[in-house]
Amino acid sequence: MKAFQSYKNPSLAVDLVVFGYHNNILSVLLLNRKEEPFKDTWVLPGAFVQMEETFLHTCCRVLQTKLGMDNVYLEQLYSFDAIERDPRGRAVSVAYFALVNPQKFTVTAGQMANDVKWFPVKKLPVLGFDHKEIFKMARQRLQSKILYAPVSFELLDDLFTMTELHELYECILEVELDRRNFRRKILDAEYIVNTGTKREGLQNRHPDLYRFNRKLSKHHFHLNIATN
Amino acid sequence: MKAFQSYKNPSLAVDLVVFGYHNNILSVLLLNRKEEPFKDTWVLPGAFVQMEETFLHTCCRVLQTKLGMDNVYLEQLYSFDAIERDPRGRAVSVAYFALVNPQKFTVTAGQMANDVKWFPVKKLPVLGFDHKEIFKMARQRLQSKILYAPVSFELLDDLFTMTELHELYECILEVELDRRNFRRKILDAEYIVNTGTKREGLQNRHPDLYRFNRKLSKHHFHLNIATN
DNA sequence: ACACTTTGTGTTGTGGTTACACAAAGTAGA
DNA sequence: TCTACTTTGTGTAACCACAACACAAAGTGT
Repeated sequence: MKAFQSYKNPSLAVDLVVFGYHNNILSVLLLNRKEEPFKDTWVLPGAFVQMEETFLHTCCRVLQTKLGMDNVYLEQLYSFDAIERDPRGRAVSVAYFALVNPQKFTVTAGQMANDVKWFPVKKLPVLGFDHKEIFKMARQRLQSKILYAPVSFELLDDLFTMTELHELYECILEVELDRRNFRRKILDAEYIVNTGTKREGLQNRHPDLYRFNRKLSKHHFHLNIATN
Repeated sequence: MKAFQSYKNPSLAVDLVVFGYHNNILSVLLLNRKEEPFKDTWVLPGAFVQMEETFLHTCCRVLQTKLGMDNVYLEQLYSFDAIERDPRGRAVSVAYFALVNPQKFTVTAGQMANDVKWFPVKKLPVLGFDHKEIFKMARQRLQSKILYAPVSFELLDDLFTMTELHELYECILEVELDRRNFRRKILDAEYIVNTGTKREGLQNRHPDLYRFNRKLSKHHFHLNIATN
């Protein structure tokens, strides 16, 4: 058996769709390229996969060095392989998506970028490479995943109110959900636990504070969204 | 802007989980390696991605040259990146799964393999590399996909009876489904069309023959499998 | 004390699913 | 040809989950 040396291989990169949620707005983290190709254009953060690192390792490297983030939810999305997707030559990209609470971090541009910014998913600029396509798939994946897996909490604070969770779902799914039916579904599924404490402050009646139920039974959870 | 030449990249391969269904048995196509590593061990068919080809192209190359197959359903599954997954060196594998009607092809071993054989998913041999893991994920994906997407027909003949379709679902999902309720669900979803013809032959009452409904509305279809 | 907002809880009607029964169509054997 | 048996097609009743509601409780400000 001989190790492979001989063949030339496509470049291998990881690209990240980092979702953040704040003030009823779902946003994506983009970075402005300093160099060609797509100089001064917004793109998804990413990096080439080193010979001795896993995809997840590459993801963390990007998150830490380029974005100053740490310990976030990551999931592999899809691998993109169009021949012409990178003008510099053949390059394959393994896309991941991340869910982040933007409050926990303040993003700053690394050396490679002019700027790093959160963009509401409703107001995206033109993206370089095939990153629009990658983003679209990530958005869809998030929409379907939130219906059957407890990932929404990654976007919120540890403690949150039912209304906050409810608005998050409406924002991501882009539909209206009956407040009271939503509450029952979430509670029945045992996704969350009432902490007994209440949010004190500005508004009217003080709402209960919940937290994610870590010892979650495999109870199948499915939100049936009516197509009104 | 300069083209990238300098960096060394991991090897990039495609591996295929080819599912076939016949006589109430779901099988996977495996091939017996002629060379190290994993000489004389069963593995998933695969090939290295050439510089100028897409993943799908690589898939078709494998299907045609190694297995003598053509025009089959293909879907990207996941990309596997464990550092030590190939003893020859760093190699990333993009896994695809294929759905095939085994009746349409007779598989023969290509030059690279000792043998090619269908194995019932219930009686798999030991697999080389991390192919057991890839297979498991493919199996799960098939199970969930069949519940909301019309992929099952890829495994059957053009014309089929309701009982055949019903048994296929039970086989893949590994649960019992009420015959009559299954019929109604499938028909309501307009997945299939009654051809008006009947299957003549050996048995008792001659069953209606159906075919897949090609002009299928986006009608959401979801089989709720009870967890008995 | 009152109007108003937000939050927590309960109820009712309906549509879809499950769990059945039964008739129709064919085969095989006496 | 009559009967027993198998498979296939169709219908129905009970039930459950969901959607669409009303209403009470807990705050705020005037």
